[in-house]
Amino acid sequence: MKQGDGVDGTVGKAFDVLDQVAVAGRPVRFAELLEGSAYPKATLYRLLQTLTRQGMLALDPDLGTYAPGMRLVRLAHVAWAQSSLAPLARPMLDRLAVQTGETVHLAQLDQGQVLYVDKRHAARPVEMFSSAGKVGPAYCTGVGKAMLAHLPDAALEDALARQSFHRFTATTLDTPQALKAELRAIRANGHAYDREEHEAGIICIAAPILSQAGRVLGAVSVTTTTAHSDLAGLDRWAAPIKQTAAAIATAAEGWQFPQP
Amino acid sequence: MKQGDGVDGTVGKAFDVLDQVAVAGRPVRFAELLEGSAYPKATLYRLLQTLTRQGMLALDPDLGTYAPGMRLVRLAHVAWAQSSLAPLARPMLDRLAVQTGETVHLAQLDQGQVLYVDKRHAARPVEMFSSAGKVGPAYCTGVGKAMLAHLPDAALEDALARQSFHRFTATTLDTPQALKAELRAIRANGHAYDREEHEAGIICIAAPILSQAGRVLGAVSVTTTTAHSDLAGLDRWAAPIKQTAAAIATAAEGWQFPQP
DNA sequence: TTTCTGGTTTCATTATGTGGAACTTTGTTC
DNA sequence: GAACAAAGTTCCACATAATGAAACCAGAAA
Repeated sequence: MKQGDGVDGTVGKAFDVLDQVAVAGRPVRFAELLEGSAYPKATLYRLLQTLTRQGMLALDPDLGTYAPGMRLVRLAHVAWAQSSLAPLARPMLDRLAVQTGETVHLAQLDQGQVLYVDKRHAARPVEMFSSAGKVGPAYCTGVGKAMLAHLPDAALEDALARQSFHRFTATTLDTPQALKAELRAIRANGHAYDREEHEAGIICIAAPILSQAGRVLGAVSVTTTTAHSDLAGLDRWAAPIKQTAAAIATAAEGWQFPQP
Repeated sequence: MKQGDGVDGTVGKAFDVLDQVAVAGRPVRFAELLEGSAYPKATLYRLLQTLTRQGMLALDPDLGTYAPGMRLVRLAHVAWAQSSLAPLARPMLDRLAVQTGETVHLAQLDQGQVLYVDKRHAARPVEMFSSAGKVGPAYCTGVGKAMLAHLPDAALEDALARQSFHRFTATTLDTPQALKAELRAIRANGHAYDREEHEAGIICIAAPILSQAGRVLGAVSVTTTTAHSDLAGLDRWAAPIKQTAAAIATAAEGWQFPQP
């Protein structure tokens, strides 16, 4: 297992198990979880029972499989609505989506990964994986690289340490060295490209959302397919996307959660 | 407190606290939580610390306020994607939204409340967590009543016991008796109305999604404003909405999660 | 300074969770 | 349909991890 092993007592273990179920990507049986688990049979059993009773897991009574439960959806709604980026970025994303006519993403950096927190669909629906709550690699996506490029050194090293580089396509930058060179370039001209680095046929341009003080708050991207455009074509969105990012940054900056 | 008091040990307590933060509806300070909490100072403190370290809560370092954390959004994404209703209902909702040109909702019954799991709006195509994950009362919404109407007796009584009836508007049915009479009518003609019972100016028509065996899987609704239409006007969607519900039921019925 | 209020740490006590092993149920094989 | 295997559930002596009263600390207000 990668993290959190044994720390934070019983509660930590419970979340470990929850993650394990989520990470499976499909409903899983007890036995299957057991052989991926750090915990002994009885312990795992009791944890699953508790999580299920609490609504954090859903147990399919027929198949005996566990999946993340709907209570998480309730809680996530509140998390999203109270976060300091996604809710107030909505109008700006709307505008950018209309302006570009392409798919637009808003993402944050979370645990060294890209966490997509909002998206707008193009009129012309692009077939790809994405929506709020989805996570992706940081080192080979436009939003990911845009954010990494503006991280302080220590934070960058920490983020890099969490990556396990995988060569998704021929253009994937799969070494820290190659990535760091790219990050310098991104930092220099203020926006990042995804040159089919994560998925063949999918390209994008992305800009970081930076606070006044230079802290990375998130990133915005405009995505398209190679069938429909190319990198040079995406360049015409460089200015609008930066403007959008700036507008979101401004809105996020002095923002306070509205009182009732 | 309403539920889960003291059960399920430490993990249960942790989730209690998580709920308490979520239910506040805004970022809250330690002291504020303390005086709504069943737990003593030190215990609550440690629980908050653990939840924060785990990413389930986010602590604003400046204000010292807690809010639900982004890890929940990740998990909820998986929960949603693996649920047996929302993901496969998407194309049907799309169609209904286009057909009606109105706002369309998909909901489930969860803990006696209405849990919205998807939504379409004619103008604004896809907005994920802004509406998915939202909860509402069952006794005064179209989807809620549609589902309650088709619950087995025991389940209905259980659901009713969880309601605390509040008179939102002049038309709200705020007694079990009035509600039960309405449920009989709904059962008879297969669809439910919301006659501005939850919010003034908002009306809707809803149909339950029933499995072959008659089990309540969820509900679909078409919503509009009194400024724009009236109940009679909504009636023209009765047939399409029932057809949609049936289509979703069929899709959900023999559905298995796709293997990798 | 003193007095608050809000937040953090300590530590002896005990409740809580642990996990090996035994047991039961379910489903497969001959 | 008996015999076997695999998956799932319960037990219980034991150890760890959670408890919470009280003490402590920091900053704001008087």
